[in-house]
Amino acid sequence: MRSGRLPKRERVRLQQRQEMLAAACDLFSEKGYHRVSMREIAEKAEFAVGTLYKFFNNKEDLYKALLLEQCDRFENAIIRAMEGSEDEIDKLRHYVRIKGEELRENLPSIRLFLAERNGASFNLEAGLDSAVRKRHYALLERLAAIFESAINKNRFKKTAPPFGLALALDSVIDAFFLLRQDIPEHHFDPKFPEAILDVFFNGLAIREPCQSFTAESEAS
Amino acid sequence: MRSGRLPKRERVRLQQRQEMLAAACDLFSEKGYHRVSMREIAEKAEFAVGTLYKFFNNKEDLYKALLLEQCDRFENAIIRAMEGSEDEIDKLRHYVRIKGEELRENLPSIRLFLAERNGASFNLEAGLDSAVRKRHYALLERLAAIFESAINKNRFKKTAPPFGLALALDSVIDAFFLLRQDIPEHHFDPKFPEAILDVFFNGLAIREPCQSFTAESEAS
Amino acid sequence: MRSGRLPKRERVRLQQRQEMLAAACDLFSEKGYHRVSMREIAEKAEFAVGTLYKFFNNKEDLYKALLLEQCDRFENAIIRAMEGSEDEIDKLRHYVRIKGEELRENLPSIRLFLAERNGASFNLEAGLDSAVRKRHYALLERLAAIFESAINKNRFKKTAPPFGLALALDSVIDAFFLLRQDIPEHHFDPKFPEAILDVFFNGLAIREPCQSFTAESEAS
Amino acid sequence: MRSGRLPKRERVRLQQRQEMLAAACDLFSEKGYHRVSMREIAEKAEFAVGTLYKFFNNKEDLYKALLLEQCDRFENAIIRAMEGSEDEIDKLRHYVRIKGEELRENLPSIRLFLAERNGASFNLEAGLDSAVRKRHYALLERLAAIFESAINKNRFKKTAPPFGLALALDSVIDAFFLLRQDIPEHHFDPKFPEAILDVFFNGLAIREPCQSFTAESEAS
DNA sequence: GATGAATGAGGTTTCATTCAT
DNA sequence: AATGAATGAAACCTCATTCAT
Repeated sequence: MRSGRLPKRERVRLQQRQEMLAAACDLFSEKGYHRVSMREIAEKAEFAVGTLYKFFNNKEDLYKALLLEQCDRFENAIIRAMEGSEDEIDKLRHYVRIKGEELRENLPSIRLFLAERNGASFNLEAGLDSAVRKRHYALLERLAAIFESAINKNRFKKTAPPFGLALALDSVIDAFFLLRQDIPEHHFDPKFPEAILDVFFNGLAIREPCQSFTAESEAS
Repeated sequence: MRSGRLPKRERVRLQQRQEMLAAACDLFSEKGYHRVSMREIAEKAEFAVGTLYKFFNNKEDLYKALLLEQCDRFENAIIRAMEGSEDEIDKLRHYVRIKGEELRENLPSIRLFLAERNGASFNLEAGLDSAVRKRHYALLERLAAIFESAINKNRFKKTAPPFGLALALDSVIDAFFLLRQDIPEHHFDPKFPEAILDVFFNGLAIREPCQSFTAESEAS
Repeated sequence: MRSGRLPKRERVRLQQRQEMLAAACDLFSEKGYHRVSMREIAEKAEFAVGTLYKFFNNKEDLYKALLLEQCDRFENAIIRAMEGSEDEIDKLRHYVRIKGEELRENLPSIRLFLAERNGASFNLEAGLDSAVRKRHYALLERLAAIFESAINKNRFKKTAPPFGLALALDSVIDAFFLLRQDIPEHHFDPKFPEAILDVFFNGLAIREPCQSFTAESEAS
Repeated sequence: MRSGRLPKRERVRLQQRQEMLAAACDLFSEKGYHRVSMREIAEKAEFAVGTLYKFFNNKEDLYKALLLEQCDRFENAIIRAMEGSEDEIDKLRHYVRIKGEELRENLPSIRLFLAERNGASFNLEAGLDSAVRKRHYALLERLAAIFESAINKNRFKKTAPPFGLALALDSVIDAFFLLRQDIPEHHFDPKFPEAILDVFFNGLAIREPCQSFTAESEAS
């Protein structure tokens, strides 16, 4: 089999599923769960309504599948980024950079699961939000572990609990990109997230403000 | 006129309006905009459906009015808190404390407009989100002005743009309270927001990590 | 209150309910439960679909209400007929006559609940059939009691169990009218049910075939 | 051609057809025409949906074929039973016995066409019910001919029209078995249909109640 | 002014049937 | 010949909104 290990039938089905999810993603991102009808999704994906229901049991299932997929893609990208180095400070810097890139490039769809995560969306009858939150929480613990490691190695002061530092760093980046489209141009500083990271590093640095961090991130 | 400056008719109407908004707030907070019907709101408020429509043109209007009112209350509380002192660092500390208190006490309803603000909720056909965001943006500028003032007075280093600092501080507090209900007990540090503020202060401090901040907030 | 003891509002509602049930009865009788849509019923009754749902929770509820009402009317007429006399043989004769009249006049709608009763209809998710059957069974027991009483008084021989006699008499009448529309004219004997009753009486009669019965029913 | 007179191809097709009908019969008996989907039938019969449509033009056709087949089997069994003797009274007794046996053993599927026959089921767009009724009518005429013959031979009195007697006898048996599952145990008399037959015979008997009938059927 | 019964557009979902493979 | 994925009409039901009382 030349193209992939799956039989052709399976590949076609996966492809179709992706087209459906893509159409749904566009529409949900634009108008929100409750303002999009299955008929709309079907039309945009160029399938019949019935075909949608062959792939997803109902509207909520479709939405859940979409969210989980976005969640996977997003978190995996970030986790890979953090694993690319052994140095804590590098890990954090990669985290910030990659998360920023992802948000820049996929803001509309990422907004969808940020909404679930913040418990601000009542799109789902129940349950998925908690799954998404658990995954968020797991990611924050990974991040916290990095802070903790840096503290244990005396690279950072033990000023605040590591989990709090992780939460702070993570939320700042989200907030920046969520707000960015409404920020007047002169406030949109492209190196913002990194600049905030420097504040963190400075606030946590054992001795001197680490000029190098700032320097490097300005150079990049 | 004995009681207040408004004629009795007006006072009664305002009172009724408040009852409607209160019922709506409870329901929307619990189930979300799209899962609440006008009939439900009318029943909970103990009015007829038609009466609701005497006060609000439609469901969306009612929701907007509710959001704006929550927004007012919330932001006014914070602004008052910041105006209570001339000292930048005190202002920031008050900001953090009051915002935390508000979130603690009114999380369900505040979630409603945080959702609008994050553009994550698509409850409204159009428009309100931008109004809410503008107000958020205005609040952030007030906060940024405080950072800027502190920088200009050489109390803070000019490590990051003031608006960025404002956004960071603001978003961390939101994130903490939104996540709090899902955080395992041992991660829930009641003085968290203040601890993060210290990291900020330390990161920004001109010379030495300002022990006093930490000390004071630990003492409190 | 001149017209009835109910307030006007209530009377109007009952009247509307009756119109809905009447429309539904016509349609269900003509096409069967699954071939009639709520929209059709609404149109025939000259109401909006939503209004139907104010009166009945769903299609099944509407159908159940209809069946139970038909069942009531039908059985009450029969029970009243039987109560009109103290003499067992008169009771049976009234039973046959009234049941025949009811069937002649309301065959289409009666067919509906005969179907439920025979367990031959799968219109209802569950349950009503058993309620209808219980009522049928109760009616048969009343009939059986009459046979038993006649047997005890030595008016009838104890040839067969009374309940069996009741079931036999009851089912013959149903069968005759259900089939009648398909029977060639020469087989349709207008005094059929009474003629069969005579066979019963003769079969059960203590001494002589009771000529009088036959005579009387032929005279009528 | 070794096995049977049909070419193998034909035999295979007939076999497949039977499997489809068997699956459909189980499902329709259990849930009713409108609650069974073609997909379900195909799955239970272990064929593809498309294959079903090679054998039957549509769902209704399939249902009709099923009904007619049940009808054939049922009526042929009864007709054969009646042909087993020259004596009218034996014929009637065989009729009652065989019909009872058939109903006992195949109640679920027989219910299906009893429903059509009573015009109580609206499963079919049109038409089949009349075919089934015609066949029922034909059977009743056979039965009536037996009564008539007995009357002509002066074995029975001419108390009621023969067709009426036939209808009565037939319907009583149906009613008994249809109701049987809901009858409390003490009312379920296993020799019921025969007991009723005795009432008939007694009612029709020229001279004396024919003790022998009762005796024989009790002995059996 | 307040009421709540009536409206009907529009949503989600099912399923008989077709047809390319 | 057999398959079963795709189709889309049509069903049930909800609910924002209106308006006669």
